[in-house]
This record gives sequence, structure tokens and C-alpha cells, in this order.
Amino acid sequence: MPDPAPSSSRALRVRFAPSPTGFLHVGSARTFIFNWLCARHNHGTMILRLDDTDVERNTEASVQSIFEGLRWLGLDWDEEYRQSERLELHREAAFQIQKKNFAYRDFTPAHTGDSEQSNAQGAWLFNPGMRELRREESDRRAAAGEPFALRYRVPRGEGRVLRFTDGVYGPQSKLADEVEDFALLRSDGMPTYHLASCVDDADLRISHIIRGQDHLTNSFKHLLIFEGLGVDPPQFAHLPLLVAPDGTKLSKRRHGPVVSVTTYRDAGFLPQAFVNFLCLLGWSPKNDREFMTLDELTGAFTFEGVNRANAVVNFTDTDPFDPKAVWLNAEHIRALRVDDLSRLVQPIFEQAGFHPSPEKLHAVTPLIRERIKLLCDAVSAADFFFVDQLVPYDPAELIPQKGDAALALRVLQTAEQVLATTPFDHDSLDKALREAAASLGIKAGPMFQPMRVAVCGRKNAPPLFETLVVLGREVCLTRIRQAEERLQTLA
RNA sequence: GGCGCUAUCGUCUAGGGGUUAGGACGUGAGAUUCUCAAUCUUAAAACCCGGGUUCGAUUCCCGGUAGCGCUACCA
Repeated sequence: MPDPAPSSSRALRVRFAPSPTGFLHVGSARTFIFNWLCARHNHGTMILRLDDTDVERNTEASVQSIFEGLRWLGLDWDEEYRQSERLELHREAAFQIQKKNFAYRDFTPAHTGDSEQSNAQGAWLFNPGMRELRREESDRRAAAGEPFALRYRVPRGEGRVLRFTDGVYGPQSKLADEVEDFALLRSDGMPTYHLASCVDDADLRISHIIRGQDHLTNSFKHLLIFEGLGVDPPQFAHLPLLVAPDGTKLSKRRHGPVVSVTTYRDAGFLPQAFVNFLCLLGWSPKNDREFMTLDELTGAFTFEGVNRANAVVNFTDTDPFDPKAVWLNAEHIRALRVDDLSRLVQPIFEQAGFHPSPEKLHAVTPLIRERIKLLCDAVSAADFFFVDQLVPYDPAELIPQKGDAALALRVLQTAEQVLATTPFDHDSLDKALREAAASLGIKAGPMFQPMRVAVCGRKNAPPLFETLVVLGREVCLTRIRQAEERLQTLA
């Protein structure tokens, strides 16, 4: 083991340690974010460690998908490790723990029964006979090749109380007698999660372990391992879990793609909005602020702000995203500069089969910025700017509320004349079209609605004059003439 | 079953021995506007239950209940 003498003033080092058994899950992403916030807030070191000791379930594809997710979040890390490359360290540590008599060999065959049933009568603590096996016999059986698991020799019968102060949950204690003799090494010689994790945390001089609350009770075991290793344990801080509306822990199996961060990315969430949303789940700056930039989050982050109850991510079958996440995303979109939004939305239009020039897109962007909640909404909000031919619409939509086809036709004919002769800028069009309405003896509404439908192909669209300007005179005139023809078909 | 953790509007949360229990999302109504959106105003909506401590508990303590987690040679 490396230098085991940490000082209380050692540098802050935190780690995010996902096991690559699938895509990056929103709960994991949140754990990563809180670790990152803690690191950056305290000018510490952020470490990414892939806990990939479970060869059965780990895949390289998962590793890639985790990187993909993290890259999208846009949060960095300073050091990177793979647990599978540190196997020797773990084995050596296990050997040292055993040597110090903090662990013993258990030759009992692996437990295969239904664990629920075996737990029904009470907690299993250790396999009788194995804890007290004489050293010589244990050595002999091991030398003879008999498989064994290495178990921690949890202190018993001395009333020992295990204690630590959690950064979120406060003082924690548990009777050592109630902790089972957990495994350190499996009978195939591979380290368990508990061992590998603690050995690496010690070796990497992790100062704060920030992880999901599902590890809260595991921390007592980890305390014991650190003791066996002869190092001071790090500080612990557990985060409340993210749960589904039914209260169960978010899981890939039960809840599907809604728990994958790539689902949010693909739906057009902004990473900063997603991060903002996740931070607000189980944490509060306590000042009623909700919309926050990464810098603001970093500045405001403290463990005191972390809530202790699980947080529900509110999705349904029809709507996979929490309404608050969507709202925050809209807020972040509105906060974007036109340049940036325009650049983000470009690939989305490309995917949808539109190929707007950057200039045109730049002109369209301000018209849709306040009208979209997700980036992908941009296509349905602005497609009419980029098509050659409007998709057919119901000509009846051209007729204003209190009017008839004849009025609509007069409006369009008047509009056609105005558009043909007026300078094509916002203010001129505004003035000329309002005057035209007045000359027809109608209000702005009945004047603009037929025009809007004619030009956009639908009733709900961005403001008319801006739209006309972006579309350009020729396109507007063409579409208005087409609308007039469509109107004829009604009569 | 054992152990641990948790409990404020539907959801995310603030608060805390005496408050009209605050904000936000969502929902309803209204205002504004050329539609939509945005914006503004407004309404409905919460302290799990029972004991105790106290002049007074939603807040502190205990119990119950419920939920979650751990209870694997998974992580």
C-alpha cells in the first residue's frame, strides 16, 4: 500500500466510479455532477474511475456510452483510472488484510439459494466453523487447492459501534455485531466491489466519497476495510436517490430509456439545463433560485443544501420528461445567444432533411427561440421557412374568425399589392399592412391571420412582419397567390 | 425477518416552537399582443398518524405507519 498517512488538511479529491454495465443513467449523472461541483467548488481534484471488476456484466460498449454521456454533460475530470488494471493492488491489499488477521478464508461453497428465504429468519452473519478455522488447517486446505472466499472478520461480541459522520445524513452508527462477514475476495480470486473500491479510494487518496444513498449502510463495511488497510477513512456524503413516480429506484430494466442521459440529449435538452435540473433534484440553494448556470451552481454548492429524502423524477408513459426539466430547458434556450442557438439547431435541421444556410438560420433563430422547449421543437416551429412548397393546409384556415372566404380573398389580394410595393423591412411592412387593414375597414387580426396562414401554412407561427422579412418578398408573394388559388377551391 | 435512512402542495423544494407555512413546475382564470409563445396578475393545492415536552407544535422527543436502501463469492 502507498503512504497510508493522510492528514486532515490533505487536498480534496473526489471520484465518480461508475460500473460500466449499461448506458449512463440519470442517477449516475447526478452523482457525477455533485462530485464535480464539490471538486470545483473547493478547487479539488475530480477523478473518474471505472469500477469494471464485474467481468460478467461489464462491456466496452457501456464504457463508451458512459464516456459519451459524460462528454455531453460537458463536465471534465482530472484523472482517470480503470479498476480492472489495478487487480494486483487489490489482491495484495487483501493479502495484507488477511495477514493482519482482519480476514479469514471461508471454504463454504458459494451460496446459491434464494437469499430472501434465507433472510426470512434473520440476518446471516457468517458461516459457522470458518471464522475460527485454525491457521494451519486453513493454509493446508488452501494449498490443496480447495476454493475459498476471503471474508472480513467483523468484530463480534465486544459491543463495538461503528461510527462516521455523513456529510448529508449526519452522525451514523451501527453495531458491528449486526454487520455480516462480507467477502473481500471471491473464490475465483477476484476482489469484490467493497474491497476494490476501498483499496482504490485509499490508494488514490480520495478525501470525500460522494455517492448514492444506496451505499449508506455499506459505509460501515467500508470503515472496517479502511481499518484493515490501516488508513483513515475518507469523509462520506450520501445523496438521496432518484426514484420513479411509483417510488421505486430508477432502473434501466424497469423504466427503460427515460433513465438514460442520451435520451435527454437526443430529445434536444441542453446539457446545462439538464445539469441544472438534476442539481435541483435533492439539492437547493435555499434562496428560491432555480435557473442557474454551471458557475452559479458551482459557487452555491454545499452539502448543507442537500436534501435527505428521495426525489421523484416525474415522467409518465405519454411524457418521458419531467415538466420542470422541460421548463428549465426552455429557460436555458431563451438565455442562449442567437449565434449559439443557431449553431446548436443546425444539425437538427440537417437531420430533418433541411439544409438552411447559416445566414438564414441565424435570421430564423430569434423567431423561434421563445417558442421552443426542446431543441428538436425547432423543426416543427420553423420548417416552413425552409421548404420550397408548403405542405397542403386546409384553405378554411385562411378565413379569419369573423369573416368569410370573400373577405379572406380581399385581404390576400390587398396584401399581395402591399407586399409587391412596400420596402421589405419590418417597420415599413408594419405600417403599410396596418394602413391596408384600415382601408379594408378591418382590424389587424382579420388582416394578419389570412396572411400568416398563407405564408406559414398554419395559424400559429412567429410574429408576422419578422416572418415576412426572413422569407423575402418573392416567397411571400408566391405563397399568397397560392393561397388565393386555394381559396377558390372553397367556393 | 434484521438493520439503516426518510416523511411540507400532484412534483421539486424553503422554512421553522407563535408565520396569512414561502417559492418553482404543472393546472385553472384573467391581462397584454397580429396568432402562438414569452411576459404580468390571480386561483386551487401541503406540514403522514398518535402520544409526550411546552403557555403554545408542522417544527423538538418517543412510538406507529408508509416508502426507500442494505441484508450476495452484484456494483
